[in-house]
Amino acid sequence: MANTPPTASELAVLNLLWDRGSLTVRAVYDELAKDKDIVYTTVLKTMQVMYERGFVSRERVGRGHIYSASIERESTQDKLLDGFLGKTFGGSAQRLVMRALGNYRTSKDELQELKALIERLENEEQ
Amino acid sequence: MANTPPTASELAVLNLLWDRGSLTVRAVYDELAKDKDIVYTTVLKTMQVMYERGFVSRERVGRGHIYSASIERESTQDKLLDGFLGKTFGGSAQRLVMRALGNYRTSKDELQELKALIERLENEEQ
DNA sequence: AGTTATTTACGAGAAAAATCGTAGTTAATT
DNA sequence: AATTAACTACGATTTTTCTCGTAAATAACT
Repeated sequence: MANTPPTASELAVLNLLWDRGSLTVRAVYDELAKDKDIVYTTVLKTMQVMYERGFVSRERVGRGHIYSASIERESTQDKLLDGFLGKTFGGSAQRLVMRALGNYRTSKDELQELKALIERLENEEQ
Repeated sequence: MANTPPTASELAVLNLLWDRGSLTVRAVYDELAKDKDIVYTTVLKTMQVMYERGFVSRERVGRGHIYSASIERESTQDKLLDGFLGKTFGGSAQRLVMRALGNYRTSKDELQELKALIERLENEEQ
């Protein structure tokens, strides 16, 4: 099984499905068209390929389909993160994290949450 | 200027140049060939394209060249991180960081460093 | 000097991803 | 029932990235 992760455009579709549950091609198209010049059948084709790849399931409704994500958001993100980490940061999660925190504004609450996670990690570690 | 960031194979070359300073195509090839079945001219071509793209500079030495990275590691990583963050984590650095910390073993020292950074961020923030 | 090695330049092909157009089907509308 | 509109299927093209082979140049070796 090659089982390569979703591509960038597939991921854009998945993000919508993960956020909103189930959507028609039309709904996905409408959303994507806000940001980008795109043609309806391009989105349709992408989603058809995703269906073949097992990334989404679909259910016939009227003349069309309603699509849902059939892979988990978290495990998908993990897979992509792992690839990115390897290629870009030599696999060092710590370096990635330091950089991300340094470059992006993080709210007090988020920082609190992070500290809590770090505490937890410090303890659970043997 | 499109100025797209380096591709995956280009990044593999850049990582070597950033780590070791300046290298010949041969040296880069030898290194990459350890992990992957690849042909010498493939690496050469990649580095020639990188030269045209302005990612590396080179200096004639004897019959060949010595290549050096001409873009910064940090700013390149930042650019890639930003793209990845947008595509995969909807731009939320905090979610990415939480995930990275949760999934990869991080040493006591690294956790300490992270805590220090968080403290700093908490203070500098207005 | 002549042969062998190594390197470059560069075109071309293969592979992967993204995009679009056309034809046909199904439902809705008049 | 006929026309219109929305949707699907699917091939084909384009774009991007990666890969490789060939020819020529340059240096090293005998």
